[in-house]
Amino acid sequence: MARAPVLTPRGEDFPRWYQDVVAKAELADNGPVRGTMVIRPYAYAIWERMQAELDRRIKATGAENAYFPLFIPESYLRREAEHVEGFSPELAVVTHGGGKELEEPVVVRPTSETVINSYFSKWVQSHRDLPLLVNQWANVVRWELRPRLFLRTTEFLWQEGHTAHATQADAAAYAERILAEVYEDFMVEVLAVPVLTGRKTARERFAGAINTLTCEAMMGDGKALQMGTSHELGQNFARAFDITFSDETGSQDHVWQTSWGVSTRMVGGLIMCHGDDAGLRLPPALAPTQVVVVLVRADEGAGDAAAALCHQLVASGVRASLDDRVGTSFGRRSVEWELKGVPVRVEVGPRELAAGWVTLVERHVATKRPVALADVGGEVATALADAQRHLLAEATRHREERTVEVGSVDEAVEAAAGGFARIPWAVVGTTGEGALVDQGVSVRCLQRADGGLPGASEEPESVAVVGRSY
RNA sequence: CGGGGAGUAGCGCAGCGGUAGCGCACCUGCUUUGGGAGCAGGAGGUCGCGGGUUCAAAUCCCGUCUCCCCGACCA
Repeated sequence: MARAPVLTPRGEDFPRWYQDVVAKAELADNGPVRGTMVIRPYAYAIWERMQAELDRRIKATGAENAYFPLFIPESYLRREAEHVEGFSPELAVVTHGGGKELEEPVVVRPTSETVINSYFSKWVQSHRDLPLLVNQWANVVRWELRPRLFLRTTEFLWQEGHTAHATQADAAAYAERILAEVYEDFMVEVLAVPVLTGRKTARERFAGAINTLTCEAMMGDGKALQMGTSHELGQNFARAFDITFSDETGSQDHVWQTSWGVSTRMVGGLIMCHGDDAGLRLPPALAPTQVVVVLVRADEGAGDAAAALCHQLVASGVRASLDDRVGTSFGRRSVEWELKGVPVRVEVGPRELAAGWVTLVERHVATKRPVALADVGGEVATALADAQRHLLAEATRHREERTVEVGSVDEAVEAAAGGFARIPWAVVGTTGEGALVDQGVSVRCLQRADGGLPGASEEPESVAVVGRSY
């Protein structure tokens, strides 16, 4: 029986569709203060999976986790000129505490370079203390004028890494390593989101950095989303916070630094990259629940069979759960699991069980087929692997179809209406970049012609990837 | 901050001087259960807030607050 669609069709109104998915899949609610967000259990489970996968990769690069305070003296922000200029419009400032006006206001961290580096200056004395590699999982606050759940909220959760190195080359190599081995690897292999890696132009660079590297993804509507950034800070903060060390010869030098982060914005990116008219589609490598065993009706021992099947899947290492809410209609439950993007459903009912089989439903291609009970384990593993590959391939094809090579700024603006434009940076330049921005389009990153990272910022022979962005 | 809308039940909306309504969701019961179940019964609202006009205001007037959408910054 035909019903009204569960969601606003994606092609009809993309932003509305996004809001519908967030609400119907029970991902998040708006908080009571404008721009804040309540992350509901299902989305938080997704975030925890992201954290687990990223944390492992971060630690593999040698960084250790630590925690620094939420409150930062306002004076710290002012020590680095570009940094304070970049962040002051979006700071939340606390002027009162304990019922009294504070002598010096404190800011709620918008990022932690300043506090962390004030401690680095105490901790670093010798080249033997380097490299110093620290990461923290935290919330940060940037007062936003136009919030959107997950994509741009006043408070968000993220991971921020901060490192100090003896040489510029070492810092640069580490920033690139984080980009490639942590961020790009995670996004491609786990999120199944293809990303372009490149350098930001001076205009798009992080406030206080000498270089910003980025992972840029294309969403379902052709717009770009910055999924993560890794910065080379040079010696800017080292000078501002007096972080010096004695090298092998005994002479003093300032350290060379990096910082890098990814946030809950990735949840929004995941929705907009893989979602369809039935809701979210989660890649199995990420999904908190990879398989849900749906009991159709409890008659004739089907309940026991479904529970046993679920246990068997869990025992084989699959993140499986059982849906035995037979008091709720089968159709409603099907819709719910589709909204939530669970990659595979196994439907178990007395009718088919009598014949020794169950029904396997694959979310990524919306197909269902009978599978013999004895083959479920193998078929599920195959389906999960297929889903992971399929989502990445589909997103990659989508991006390629919507990327065009152009030769002028005007053509780039036109092409950016539907996706990405690639254009020689030499044709754009800083004046062309300004013209793009005036028309709502920006240079997402600079790449070498083969897609590799340019050796330096704004290398004249590099290619600019241009698009509209979130 | 500029332009445009909207505040009425948990959500989405109608009502626009005369008893507070509809759909979905919710609760109870029965029948159901293979793609958002059906029937019956039920609960839920100082109509954003403050003032004014009127015999009478959700409705008209003034003020105020909030939210949403579109433009300048950002993970």
